[in-house]
This record gives sequence, C-alpha cells and structure tokens, in this order.
Amino acid sequence: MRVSQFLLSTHRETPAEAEVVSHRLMLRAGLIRQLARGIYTWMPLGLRVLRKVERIVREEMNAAGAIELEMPAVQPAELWQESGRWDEFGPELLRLKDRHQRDFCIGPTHEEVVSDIVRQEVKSYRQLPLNLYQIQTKFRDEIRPRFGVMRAREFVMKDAYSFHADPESLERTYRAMFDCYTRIFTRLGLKFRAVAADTGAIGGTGSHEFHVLADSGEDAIAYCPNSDYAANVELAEALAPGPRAKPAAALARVHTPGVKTIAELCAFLGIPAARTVKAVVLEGADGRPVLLMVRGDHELNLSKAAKLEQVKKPVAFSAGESIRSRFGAGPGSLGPVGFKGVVVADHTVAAMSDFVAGANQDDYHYTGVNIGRDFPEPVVADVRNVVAGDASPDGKGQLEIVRGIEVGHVFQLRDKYSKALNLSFLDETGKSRLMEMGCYGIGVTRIVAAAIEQNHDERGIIFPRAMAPFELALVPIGAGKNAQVRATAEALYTDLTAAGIDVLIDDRDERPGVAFADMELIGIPHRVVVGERGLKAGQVEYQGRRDPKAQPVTLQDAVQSVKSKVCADEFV
RNA sequence: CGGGGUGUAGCGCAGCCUGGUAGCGCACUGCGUUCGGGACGCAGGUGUCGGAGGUUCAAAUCCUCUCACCCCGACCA
Repeated sequence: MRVSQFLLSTHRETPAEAEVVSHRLMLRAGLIRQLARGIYTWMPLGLRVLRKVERIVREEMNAAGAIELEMPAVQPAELWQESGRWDEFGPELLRLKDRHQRDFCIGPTHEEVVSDIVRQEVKSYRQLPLNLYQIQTKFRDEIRPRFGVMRAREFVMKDAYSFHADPESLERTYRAMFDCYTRIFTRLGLKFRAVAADTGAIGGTGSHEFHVLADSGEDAIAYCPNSDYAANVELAEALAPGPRAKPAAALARVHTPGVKTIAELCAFLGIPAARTVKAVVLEGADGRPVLLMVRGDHELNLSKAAKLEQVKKPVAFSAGESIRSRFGAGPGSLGPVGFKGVVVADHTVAAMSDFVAGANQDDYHYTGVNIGRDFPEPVVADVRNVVAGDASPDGKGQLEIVRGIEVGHVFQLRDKYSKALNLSFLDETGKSRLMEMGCYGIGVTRIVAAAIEQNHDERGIIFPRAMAPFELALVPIGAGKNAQVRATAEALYTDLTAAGIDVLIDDRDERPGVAFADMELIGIPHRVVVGERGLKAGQVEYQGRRDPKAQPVTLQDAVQSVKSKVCADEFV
C-alpha cells in the first residue's frame, strides 16, 4: 500500500475526551473515530487491524472444528420472550419497533437465534456434536461506555455455540475451545492468562475467562506464580489461615464517638485494620438477618455470600434504617456480640482472637472480642475476595494479583437454553432428550484496544506483527529530489511485497520527521529507510519498532535480510 | 439514574464574568525557501459560536428550556 493512495488520519494532538492510553492512541493514529457515545467508525487503518485479528480467529475456529454462519443483528421479540430474557435482560437490550409496531431488539448475543436454528435443523444424535460460530457486530446499551472500543456499545464479537448429546461431549468441545483460544491469543502475540471464572446464575461445571494482562485492566486476577492456578479475584478461594489463638484479652466496651468506618476505628484506637472485624448485614433466607464478618482490611465478596444457604436470594443489604430499628445501631457499629440473627465468619476471622468489632450500639465498639467466649461459634465460610499473599488454593505458594482485560470467555451452559427453547433430539434408542450446550465468546474489537494497552511507548502503538495494519514501513528520504532514492525505494517496495510482506511505502514528499512519527504512531513493527546517505555506501537501514537504533543493510541483501527480520520474532 | 463538567473552524483551545465587526495554535490551499526526527516565510480559505425560545437598539456573551459529549458514583458499613 502507498500512503499517497491511503487515508492516513493521524493527529498530532490528542482529542480531549480520551482517558486511557489505548483510546488516545487509537484516536491519534486514526484507527477509529467516534460517531456517538460508545459507537465508533473503524477507519481504513483500524479496519486492517481488525481484519487481521478476525482472520486468525476464523482460521483457528475452523481448525478446531467450528462452522461459521452469520445470524441477523435485528431479532424478533418473540424469541426473547420465549427464553424469558426479553424481561430479564433489562435496559442493556436495545429494543425497537418496526413499521407494524412489532417488537424487535438488536442482538447483544445470539443464544436465542442459534437455538432456533438448531432446533429446526438438528433432530438426531447423528448430527451432534455441532459447533456454530459467527463474527458479528453486537449492540449492548451499556450504562456507561468508556475507554473507546474497550467498552463500547456497538462492538464486534466472535460468538460460538456448541450442541451435544451428553455432558462428556460438551466437556470435549469445551477443552477444544479452551485450546483454540490459547492458540489464538498466542498467535496474536499477546501476554494473556486463562483464569477460572464465576459461573454466576447459570451454574454448571466450567467457565474460563481469557485476560490480556495490562495494568489498566478492569478485572483483578489472582494467580499462583509457581503453578498454572489463576482465577478471577471474585472467584478465587480464600483458605483458612490456621488455628485460632487462645483468648488473651478481656472483652471491653469502648466509647468510640463518631467512628463509622474501619479507617476511623483504626485511627481512633491506634491499631492496624488486620486487628479489626467489619460486619455487613444481609437479608436472611428465613427472615432472620445474617451478619457477615470479614477482617477489617479484607473485602466482602457478595457473589460468594450469595451462595450461602442462610442468605436470601437475590442478595439484599438490610437497609440502614431497618438495621437501626432492629439492632439499635447504625451500620458502622455492628458486631457479633449479642447479635440476634445468623452470624457468618470468614475463614480468616474464624482464626482471629482478641479482635475489635462493633458493639451494636452507636459510638461503641468492643475490644478483646473472642469467638466462643463472647458469642457462639459462627457459621464459617469463604465470603471475601482474596488478596495478594493469600495461600494459593492448590497449595503451591502465595497468590499474586495482576490486572487484566477480559477478551475471551468460554462457558458450559448445560441445558439452560435447551430447556427454555426446547432443544431436543432423538438419541440412539429413539428417546427425546435435551441437548447440552456451550458458548464461547471473543471480543474482537476489544482485542485491538487490549493489545495497545499492552504494547505501546511514548511514540505510539507497537503492534504485534500478527495484527499490525502493515508489517513494514518503507520510508524513502528525499525521494522528490533524488531519483536514485526514489527508484531504489520503488524497487524495494515491489520486491518486499513480492516476498509476501505487507509493506506500507511512505511516498508522500514529507520531511523525514513527519514520516517517522507517523509510522511509529500507527505501530508498524518494522521499518526500512532509503536515503541518499546510505545509498552512497550501497546500503539502506533497518529498524525494529522496539530497537533503539537503526542498522545498515546492504542493498543486495535487503529483501532477504528484512524478510528474515519481519518473520523472526513472532509466528503468524 | 444521581453528582460534576464541557459544547466556539477538521483537532486543541481563548473570548463569556463586564452584551457592540468571532480569534489563536495545529491542520488545510497556493507560491517560494528548506529537506535524516513532527521546518520557515508570504498569501489564502474555513464557523448555523450544539439547538430552540426569550430579554435588548444589539446576544458566542444575560435568562429559560432542550440536546449531545466527557468524568465520578450507583453492592457500601
């Protein structure tokens, strides 16, 4: 491609609204332009990146035995009413009416449509298993889109759905998809981690998220550096730390005027947060309140708490006023001593002694609180988020926490949708049975932003070769003045292109600084410069995007040598 | 949805308080000089001042309404 024939839309200045680095760079480099809140045009340069990501995803999905189809973005309400999600999905589902006042939605996902296809087309166990996928534009009316295409309302997703006669078959395809995703992110040149994820309301045996590692990621991932254990912090198990020490201090009621938070309590008493216990009151399943205790410096995990049989579903906090009327104290002064209801202690709390907790009276706390002595043994459960330094659940060391951007998710749906949408087939014995189902998503547009978060410097983007809009920038210097420079650059352009390299030649008659700055900003991983100076010595220059300096290459060797460099670092 | 903020040329912004010919930098067009890290000079084009209504002799500026976009929060003790 020639810059003179392309639409390069780079900016020197960053648009004011962009917060994160990938968003800023994508705007400056002219990869995307915003049309409306959370809705973006993919400019020619950005589309090249997107297409390269799609190509790899498609190749690997096909290789893993999935079959591509394309389903409509606009979907009739009837299907969604049938699955129950017309009402469940909430305002994220963009609804509209056609000219006949019939209800439709823009598909945020395609379980309903694909299930409708499969229940019409698949009748026999002989047709199973089946894995169907598409790469398609979705719309989710997010509360707050942000970070450019990282969390956009309209985005491109690869979504796959598999159908099975039995759970074992589902398990096999699930593994195949897990491996497929691993290959995809590896080929894309990304640092990533597969992590065990919460299966949420659907339940089922398996769900993994694939995260691109980046400090700006919205998700926290706990992992063990000594093993392959990794889980979303929401899900990672917080183990019991050890036996409880014997009570040493006497229970004492302390006046703590105005103290509401753990930070205030620690400041007031001059103790570390790890000596305190904070309490949260939830509505209980049997109507009695449930008091959950976690250590002062720990964080309650509501999805874990929701799994307790004592807790009412869906989880509801006791409102501040009802807490006050029932316990005579506001939130911030609650504690286990004398609490009328169910008391649940986190494993860590269960191992604490002589701690500080609320006294169930405003402006008072107890010090020297001990389980068993001062209040009955509580229910012990894992109800907190893990923190760095916690023991890894596989016993192989201490957990560390990194941040990640979720770019893929594999999920065993089991029969949630086959039940709702009556996905049945006839087995070997002629009996009608429900299909097992899995779903597998990749955020294609989000991958581009995530890759930039992970790969950039002060000059701009550094694309991994596999998704770079072009693999090599060819920059002639002074081509307008020097016919030899021009002729050499043109010859190299022809030869390198013929050698299978995706070359962008900067044939504008710009000053060198402009050309270099543009090629670096848009993240082209390799660069060859042709200049009068080098040509006198029969040389051109090669420089990798991450290299500190250019190195000379003789003209005769140029094509071969450059090709080996372009192909060297990553596999595509 | 709650709170805060911003809308003025393609991009970044000033002007608004105190009403009186709409500006600056970058970008863009032409000419010339320049040419290995975002050049310089001269000349030039570019605006429903987000929209509607109101006050006024006069509104980018004051008032009312409205729309769009951005940020923060929305599971906390």
